[in-house]
Amino acid sequence: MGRAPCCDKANVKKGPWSPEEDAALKAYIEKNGTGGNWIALPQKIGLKRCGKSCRLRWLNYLRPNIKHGGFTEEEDNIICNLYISIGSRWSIIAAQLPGRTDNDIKNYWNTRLKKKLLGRRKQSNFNAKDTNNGIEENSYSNALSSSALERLQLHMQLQSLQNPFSFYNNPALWPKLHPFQEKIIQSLQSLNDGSNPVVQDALPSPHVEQGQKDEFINKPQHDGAKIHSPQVQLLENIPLSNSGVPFVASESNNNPMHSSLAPRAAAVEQTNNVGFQQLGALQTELDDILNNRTMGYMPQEDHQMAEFDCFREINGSKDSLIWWSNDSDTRSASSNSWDSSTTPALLTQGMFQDYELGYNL
DNA sequence: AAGCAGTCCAACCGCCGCGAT
DNA sequence: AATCGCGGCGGTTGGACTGCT
Repeated sequence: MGRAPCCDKANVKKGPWSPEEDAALKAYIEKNGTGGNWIALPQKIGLKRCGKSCRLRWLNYLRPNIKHGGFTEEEDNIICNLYISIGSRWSIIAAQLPGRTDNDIKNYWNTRLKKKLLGRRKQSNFNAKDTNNGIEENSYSNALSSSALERLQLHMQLQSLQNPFSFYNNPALWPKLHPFQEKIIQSLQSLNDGSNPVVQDALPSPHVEQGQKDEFINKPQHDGAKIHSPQVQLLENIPLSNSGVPFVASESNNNPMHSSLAPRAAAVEQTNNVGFQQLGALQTELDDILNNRTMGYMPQEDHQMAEFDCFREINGSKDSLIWWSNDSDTRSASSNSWDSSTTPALLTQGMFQDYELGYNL
């Protein structure tokens, strides 16, 4: 069943706002507030606009203390680091940058920051070597560790956990384990019916109390938005470094995931054998890129598109290159690495957090 | 000066989650 | 429990602007 449109589209004006419309909307909201009903707002004001359009105009342009353009290096860092950590959650990223709107940040990322990051990367030996068929896993690992951007790219794929069809949520895509390991996991799962407190304790549990959760979820963001996703809690629980990058837990002994998924995780880690312990180095290199300390980068602008093509080529070669794995039983080629749903190479401590996150959802 | 391509960004679109009924 | 309406969000679009040939 289709949803009724939020407004009469035939009688609604579209396109750029006139100064008169802006003034009317701004004056009304400053005087009366939104009244908790954006849909009814334009009628009250006498604007031939969709309520959603009014809301957007207010939030992105008319609202007081909005900053446009002129992003600082610090803001660049925060945006990039948060993007690496949580993906395209623009509203959350915007919440960390007072005066910035999600739309602004999204545009800024898409038009400038992404290019700033990707564009400076030399078409490195990673590409030169790995576009050949039959990648040898160790050489892949070496190339990977030499390139913060590829790691950045992979780390972004970690965010695909949010996708219910992702690798992590789809056991069919998981690498084969030793039968004994499978048995252990099955035993744990069968015991996890809530009746066994021991196992229950060992399995992941929400890491905030309900009260705290509600408090956070209802906490208004800078633009009045509410955060719905519990994943935000994870972000909130990740301390930021000076440059804004969330720290990834280096010790996971207290992580309940380890008691329940350790066998599989260990096996998976072994299967893939791709070192990813260098998130710190990633951060350093990211800082270098953002601050134009571009050791090893090609400064020439004419390399930029070639570097984009590098990724396009990698990601577009659906059949010729399974670039993240040599396990033919478990591969699931990604057609878009920014959005890939499969990244077994990333089996790090951080991933355990994401496992946990997945359970918490 | 004209045409073209690339860039930027405001605004739109459609989906989703949540609360109300 | 099911349905509906709204707010919120992220992806995409289209037009204005800019730079190059």
